[in-house]
Formats: sequence, structure tokens, C-alpha cells
Amino acid sequence: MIKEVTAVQRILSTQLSHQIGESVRIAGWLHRRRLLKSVAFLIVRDAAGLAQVVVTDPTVRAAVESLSEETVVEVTGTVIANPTAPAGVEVVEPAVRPLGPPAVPPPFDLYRPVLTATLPTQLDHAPTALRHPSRSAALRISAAAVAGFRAALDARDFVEIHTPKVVASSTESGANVFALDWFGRPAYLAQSPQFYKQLMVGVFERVYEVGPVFRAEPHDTVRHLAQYTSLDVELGFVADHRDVMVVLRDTLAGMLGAVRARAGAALATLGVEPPEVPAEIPAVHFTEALKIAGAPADEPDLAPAHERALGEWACREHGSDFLFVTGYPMAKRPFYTHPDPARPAYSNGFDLLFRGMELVTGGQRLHRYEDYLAALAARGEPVEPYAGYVDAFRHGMPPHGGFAIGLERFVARLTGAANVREVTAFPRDLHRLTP
RNA sequence: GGUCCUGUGGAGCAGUCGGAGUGCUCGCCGCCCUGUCAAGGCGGAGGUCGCGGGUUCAAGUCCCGUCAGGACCGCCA
Repeated sequence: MIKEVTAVQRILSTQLSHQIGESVRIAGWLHRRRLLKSVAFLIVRDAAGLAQVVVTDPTVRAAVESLSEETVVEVTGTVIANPTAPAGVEVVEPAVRPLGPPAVPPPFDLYRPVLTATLPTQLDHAPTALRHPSRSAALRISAAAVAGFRAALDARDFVEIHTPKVVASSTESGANVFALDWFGRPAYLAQSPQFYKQLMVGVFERVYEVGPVFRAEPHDTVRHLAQYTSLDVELGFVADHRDVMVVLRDTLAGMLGAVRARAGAALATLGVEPPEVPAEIPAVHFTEALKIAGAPADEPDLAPAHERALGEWACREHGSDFLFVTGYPMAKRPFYTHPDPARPAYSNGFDLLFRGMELVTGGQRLHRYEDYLAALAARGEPVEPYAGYVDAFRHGMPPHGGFAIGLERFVARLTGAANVREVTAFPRDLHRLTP
């Protein structure tokens, strides 16, 4: 077997403090150069963080002067401890080898603590803007949250599934779908894995999915995307929606726990302290929520201003960043929603507000074939487009329910981002299809 | 889809009552500086004031249209 015995293993910036006195190789992007008369400092950024390299040799210095910020370089040198270095360690006597041509500088300074470019400018130059620690930190938190979502559900015997993103008919009442051509037949991008995750409850009892969903709704707000990542859960053998809410509570706790455990540096970069999830998240019925928010009693839904008011109320009265609103009117919920047996005009459905924004929708679903026929008939909708879905309920489905978390909204609320686009790598919305 | 706001060198802004493309912070180029920390000092380059039309002796500034961007609302996760 051939092995490169002479190669020095690459060390990440954060590991340098364990290599004092050693000869090391680091590699990354030239984050910033500070050129003084007889000494030059190179700040090299890698996936883990920043490393300082000190150049005194005139030949190396001359070579470094021609390298612009963001050029990819490899540095070999000796690690020394130095209290005046930003991290307490630095690499001296370096050899600097560019791994590519000098980089064309991005239109904003990545080495500054805050990105001064406006959001549209950042999004236009997303491939480089995302390199800024403040932007990449949000994406690391997002990744940790998804890992926590999976871990929490895996621990409760859920099975991860993957459902089609191209479908023959829309999942939720008609209009807002992206149409495309499927070998000459009309097809649509899936608005939700709703039908498929319900059907898979008939296979595994408990399922979840992490995947993109597509909404052709002309919403132009800081909390809407045409494509977003939906964290979907569905479970069988529930008594009602409250069993689903318990799983949601534990899932959120798992997500935030994973964010703390796996994205501590990212949280520090953003100065964010994740909230605790109460052992029991406070819950109010929709009719009560209207009163708290000061909305008219005949209001069919909560407006964003009402949700903000409820968020403040939950924080004030219960010290909770989370609030369940249960029992939304059946008229505002999709046809597969299970009604409240005691008050049939209201549903066994809920929303979860996180700091005053709708983060999750969930509830108990219908599970009897006849109920589906009646629900569609009551809404004047034909059964035929839903045949493949509804038919499954003739073959035995347990009482079940589930929920869907909007990942971008979760991260935006958690990090304090004003716009979900700040925590989305390449957002797709009404106006943006590139990059 | 409705309402409101904003378009000024590469980035972010200011520009008053209509009076010469004026100004600020940063970047860029050149020079200087043994230890920088968003380095510092001196000098320089870079603009069809989004686009089109109108009013005026005179428009970045006022009016109309148009394009682009943003916020709120509707609706949603």
C-alpha cells in the first residue's frame, strides 16, 4: 500500500493550542492580512475558526502581498504560544502556498464582525456572504436543530421516510402549487408530505420526514418562502391531539438540546441563549386566545398582530417562549382535520407559537374512510383527485395525528433574525430564483 | 393582491428651500509604520444620482410613468 509518509496531517485552527512546539499544516481562506513594515499577520479561516500566522521572512512576505483576501492557502509552520496572539497561539516561520489563484474580493468585507451589506446584496452574493461567521452560524444551528429533531424521534421509535416531491394533485385545497411537465402530463411540486406521512403511519405507526415543500403563494413577507424545509411528524394510536402535543414538546426540547450541544460556538457567535422548553407548554383554546389577543370573538383566525400579543402574554403569564393554541375552527382547517367531539365546530388541531410567531401546525386527523367521504362532500370537493389517499383508510388506519415545524422559522426565531432569508442559504421566494 | 417607504462610485449612508457630482464611513490602488486584533498614518483613483418623460433660466432634489428593492397587511409553516 502506498502512503504519503512525509505529509503532515492538516490541523484545524481550533486545535492549534494542542500542538504547541509542533510543526503543523493548516489550510483555509485568507480571512485578513495585516501588513506592517517588518511583520505581516495572516488570519486564516477554516471550518472551525480563525488562526493567526506571523510572516517575517522577506521572501514569504513578498509572496503574501500579492494574495488577496479569500484566497485559499495552505500554511506549514511551527506553533508557538503567545499571549499577544488573538487565540493565545500562532503559527510562525511559515511557508505559504496558495491552492488557487488570488481571489476576487467579494463586494463586502467578510472579516468585519458584522456584515454591513443589506440583505438583498448578501443574497445576490450568497456563496460568499454565507462564509461570514454570522451567516454560517445560523446554518450550523439549523443543522444541529435537524440532528436533534432526528435524534429525539429516533429515540421514540419513529422511522424516517422519504416521500415524493412531485405529485399528481395538490395536497391542500387546490390553487397554490407549482405546475410542471412530467413526461407530457401535468404534475405539481408537493406542498406538503401530509398525505404520504399519514399513509406511512399504516406501515410504521410513527414516522418523520425532513424535506423541502413548495408553496406558490404570493406571500411577500419576512416569514414566507416559496420553498422551505418542513420537519414533518405523524404518529398512530393517539387518543387525540394532546398526545401529539406531548411528542412535539419533547421534539422541541431535543432540538434545542442538540443546538446547545452541537452548535455552542455558533450560539456564542450570535450571542444567543436558547430558551428552555417548559415540561408542559402552556395551551389556550382558540376562543380564549381571541380574548387574550383582544380580537373579535367571531374572528376565524389569528392575525400576526394577535400572535405577537399571545407571545407576549405567554412570556408574561407563564414565562414561556412557547404557546399552544388549540381548537382552531374546523372551517379554517384542511378536510382531513379531526373535529373536537365535544364541540364539532372546533378542531382537534393546534398551532404552536414560538415567541409570537406561528412555528408549527398540527392536530389529530380523521382515520375512518366514511369520515373522509363526508368531509370532502361537506366542502363540495370531489373524491376522485384524492382517491389514492382516501382509499387507504378503507384498509384499516389507527387514530393518528402529527405536526410540521417550519425549520427556517424555528432558526429565525431562535437567533433573533428579522427575516427567514437571513437563516436560509439560498432562499426561494416570489422574486428570487438565483443564486 | 393592497398600502407605505427606498433607489446617489465596489459596500453602507448623508445631501436642508431646486443653484457646479457636494460630503461621510468602509473597501480598492500607491507610499509609510516590529505585534496587528474591524490595525494605524499620508496620498490617489473610482459616479449616466435605477431608467424614460415633464416643469424650470437651472433637477440627485419637484411632477408623471416605469423597473428594482424593502416593510406592513391579507394568508401561511
